[in-house]
Amino acid sequence: MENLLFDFMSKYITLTEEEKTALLSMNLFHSVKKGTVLLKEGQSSKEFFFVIKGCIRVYYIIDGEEKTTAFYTELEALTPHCVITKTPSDYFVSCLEDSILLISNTELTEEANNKFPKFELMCRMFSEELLAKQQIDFDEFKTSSPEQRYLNLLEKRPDLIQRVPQHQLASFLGIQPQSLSRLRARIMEKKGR
Amino acid sequence: MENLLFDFMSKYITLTEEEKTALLSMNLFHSVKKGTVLLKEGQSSKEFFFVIKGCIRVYYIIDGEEKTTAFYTELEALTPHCVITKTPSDYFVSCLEDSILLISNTELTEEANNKFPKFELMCRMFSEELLAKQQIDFDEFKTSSPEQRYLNLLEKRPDLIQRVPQHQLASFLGIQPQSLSRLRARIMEKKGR
DNA sequence: TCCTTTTCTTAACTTAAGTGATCGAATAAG
DNA sequence: CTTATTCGATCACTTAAGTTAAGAAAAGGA
Repeated sequence: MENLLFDFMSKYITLTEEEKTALLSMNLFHSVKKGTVLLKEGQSSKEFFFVIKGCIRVYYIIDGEEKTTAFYTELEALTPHCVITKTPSDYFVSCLEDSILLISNTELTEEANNKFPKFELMCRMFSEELLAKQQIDFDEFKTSSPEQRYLNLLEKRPDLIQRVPQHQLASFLGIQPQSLSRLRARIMEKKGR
Repeated sequence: MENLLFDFMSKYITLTEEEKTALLSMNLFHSVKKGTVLLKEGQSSKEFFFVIKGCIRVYYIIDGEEKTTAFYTELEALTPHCVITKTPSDYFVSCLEDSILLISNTELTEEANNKFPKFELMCRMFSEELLAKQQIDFDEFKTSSPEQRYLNLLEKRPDLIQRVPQHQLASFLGIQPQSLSRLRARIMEKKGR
C-alpha cells in the first residue's frame, strides 16, 4: 500500500529511506467507509486527499439536486478549492466506495515543503501536470457532444462506467440521467446494425 | 509595465531590488502583433506565456474548423500542455490583439527555480491556484446550460464579450455561432418584456 | 477608396437534450 | 425476509441546439 505511494512519488523525486519512514510515521493513511462525507458545502476545510484505493466524488447540491462533477480514483489527488482560497466550500466530497486515502492538511504540507525543498518541487510539478491535464479534459468537453463525451469516457476511463451509478455519470457528462440512458440505447442500436 | 508584473508577483513572494533588476535584465518582455501564431499544432515548444497586456487564445482545428477553447488576458498565464508533457501540441496559440507578453521557457524557469527557492514556491502557489480556479470553471460549465454559461460570462468576464469575435466566443461556450446569435436574441427578448 | 473576405444574424428544418411520468429492477433498511 | 427507497430504462412531449443556406454588416487588403 505504501509502495503505491512511493512508486508514484518516484516519478517526480527520489526519496531516501529515512524520508520514507518519516512520511509513514505521520500516520496519513485512512480507511474510509463508502458514503462518508469528507467535505461539506460551507466548510472551510484544510484537508487534501490522495486516493490510494477506491473512489471519491465531488458534487454540488443545486436546487435540491445532486450534481456530480468529478471522480478521483487510484493515484489521483484532490485539493479542494476551499483549501487554496481559504473560503467556504461550494461543494461536497464523499466516498463512493470503501477507500484508503492519504489525508493531509495545509499545515503538514507547508511543514514538509519547508523541511524538504524537493517536496515543494514535487508539488509544483504535480500541480502543473494536473493543470495541463485538466485543460485538455476541459477542451475535449467543450469541443464534443454528449454522445462523443460518453464514447470518449468509454475509451479512456472504462472503469468509471462500471463503478459509478448512471445518474452520477450523467451529470459528470453534463447531461440528465434520462439523456444518458437514451444515448446509450442509441449507441447500442448503431452497434447492432 | 514592469510594475504590473511585480505587483502580481508580490501576492505570492517578496522580491529584493536586486532580484527585480535581475529579472528585468533577462529580456523576457515581448511586443507581439495581432494574429501572430505563438504555438502551432504538432510543435513541441518549451515556451510559456504570461499576458501583461492584450489577449491570446487557444484553439484547435477539428475537421478544418477552428474551435477556440480558452482566452488569456491581463495577468493570466498559459503553460501549454506540450511544455509539461514534452509531447507535440494538440492546439494552436495565437495573439488576438496587439499584446505585450512575458515569454519564458523551461530552461530559464528551471534555472530561476534552482537559484531562488521562493520562485519555486511562487510557481507552486500559482499553479495550485489556477488548478482550483479551473476546477470551479469546469464544474460551472458542466452544471449549466449554454444560456446560463453566456449569462455567467456576461457577469464575470464582460470584457471578453466585447473584445472577442462572436464565433470564437461561441466555441468557447461549447456551442455553434448560430446558436449563440439565437441565444442572445432570446435573452434580449426576455429583457424587453 | 473599392472590392473581397470574414463575421454576424436570421430562417427553416432536423436532431438531440430537457422534462415529467411510469414501471420494473436493484439496493438498502428494518 | 419483507418493505421502502433508489435507480435505470422508456415514452410522450417540449424546448433548444445542430445544420444548411442566404443575406446584411463589418473588417481587411489592394
